[in-house]
Amino acid sequence: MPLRPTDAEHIRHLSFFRASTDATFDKAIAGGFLQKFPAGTTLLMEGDTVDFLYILLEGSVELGAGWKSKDTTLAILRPVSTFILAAVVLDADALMTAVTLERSEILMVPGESLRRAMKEDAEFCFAVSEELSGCYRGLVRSIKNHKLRDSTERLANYLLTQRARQGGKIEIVLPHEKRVLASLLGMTPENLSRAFLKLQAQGVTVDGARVRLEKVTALERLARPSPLIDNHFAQPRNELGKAHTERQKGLLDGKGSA
Amino acid sequence: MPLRPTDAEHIRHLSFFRASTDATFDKAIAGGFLQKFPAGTTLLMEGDTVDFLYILLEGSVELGAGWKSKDTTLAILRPVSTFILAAVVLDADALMTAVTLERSEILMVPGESLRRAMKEDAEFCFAVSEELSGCYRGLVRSIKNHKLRDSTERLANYLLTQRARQGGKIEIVLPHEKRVLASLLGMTPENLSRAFLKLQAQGVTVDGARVRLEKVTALERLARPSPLIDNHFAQPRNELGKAHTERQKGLLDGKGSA
DNA sequence: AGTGCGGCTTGACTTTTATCAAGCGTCGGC
DNA sequence: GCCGACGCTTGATAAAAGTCAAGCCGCACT
Repeated sequence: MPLRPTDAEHIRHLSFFRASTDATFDKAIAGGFLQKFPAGTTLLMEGDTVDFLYILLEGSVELGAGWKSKDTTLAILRPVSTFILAAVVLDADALMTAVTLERSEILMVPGESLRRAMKEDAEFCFAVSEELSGCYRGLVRSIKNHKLRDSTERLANYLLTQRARQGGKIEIVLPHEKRVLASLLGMTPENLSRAFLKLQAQGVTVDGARVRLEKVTALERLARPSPLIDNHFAQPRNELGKAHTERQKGLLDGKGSA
Repeated sequence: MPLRPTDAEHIRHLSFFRASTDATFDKAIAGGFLQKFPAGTTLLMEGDTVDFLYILLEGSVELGAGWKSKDTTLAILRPVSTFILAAVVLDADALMTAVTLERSEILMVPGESLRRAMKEDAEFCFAVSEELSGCYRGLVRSIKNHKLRDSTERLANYLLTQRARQGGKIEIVLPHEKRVLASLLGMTPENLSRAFLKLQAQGVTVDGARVRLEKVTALERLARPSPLIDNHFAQPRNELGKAHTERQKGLLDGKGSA
């Protein structure tokens, strides 16, 4: 369905649109539309031509990739997040598959509209560049996480990140199925179970999706979270699940507000 | 030293400057200078404040990162490559350490000049966005390479990529020390040696830095190179259309940025 | 209530990767 | 020339991660 004025007004202040003028905004979303998808819908397969920029407004989306009968999860997005922005800017094929994990509401903006708006409005184009840069840095963090830490350390840091995101309480709730989490962390579901067992020594107890962190300092001693890898302070706002406003100057400690 | 007019004229047509007008170019490189560094110079450490965009004109640079006494190589750059572009756009701290591997010539452009030029010239800003997008996609490829393939498969694909880059001859020359290559491929030097042994069955023989690929089809059967992960066709600029085809970034040697 | 499916866990086992410890060869300095 | 450093290789061993198989539990559906 085409975009209703009330939806447009809502979107007007999200993501990089905040930096745009009204005229540029209209140009950028020209031809865009809102769509709802049920859980499990494949929005885009890797290798597909990319015609739209996607902006997740409700629900959640998994970005993944496969090779030789293996599959892995690269990121899990929550609102408000853009995705496949880089492919849109380059008018190139998708490198990732996008699948809804829940019923989701997604704004689809024609790539051509976005590119035209970028080329005509430097302010807006710069805002998109900032978004791209944030996504890029999210990926750098992800690679460091995978190349420098083993699976138990990745889990420990994931738990601490969730703790920070969920308000620092003693108990957190895993936002996804464990099999999805395992894939995101680059391990098998079996090994995720075993990694949770190992973290019992650091005061981690699991009950379904509820995880209690009884000895945070012990967990931190093992996890050694780093502002150069983890991003506890990010809004869940952009492509690869990491920071949008990269505000880490002077942040050395794992505690902070949302 | 300040930039001489002859240097500026040379740089004028490199990277995203190609898309700029003369006025924007002057603005973008205002305050920039050329500098030569010996091998092994640390240009920037992770966590440092980033004041300049770096553009590698000669030599080679390793981008790496460390955690808990471990270190890894994220990319190896060859001319002409920009690096730490994302940090410059966001005016944020570096997430990677940059070290020269050989004597190198590097153009250093004040971040503030670049950002100002981007904000004033949409065409130029879009070209920078394309560069950022290419870097982003290089990292996506890199993560897929690491999460989906084991170390022998990564080596096999690295060899095939080098073969394509070096003209498809039966013999290739490894462009870096094996210990650097091992770090780039996410393995220890010991395991790199053993991985080469395993590939003898696929016709791979090693003599120092010279590697012969006698049975390419057998090697390809094992490596299963994919255009969604590997980027064999990167370097030569496309003559027809899309001058901004993404070039090899981030992943195995090539262009990159932070 | 019963049934079946899917997600999760656990155990035994295999494969992959890292670690530790030699040993070899090359290169540059003395 | 000799020495020592360093990069690379090889072997033995240990740790990490994946695979296969079985079983449990909760949940939806009949």
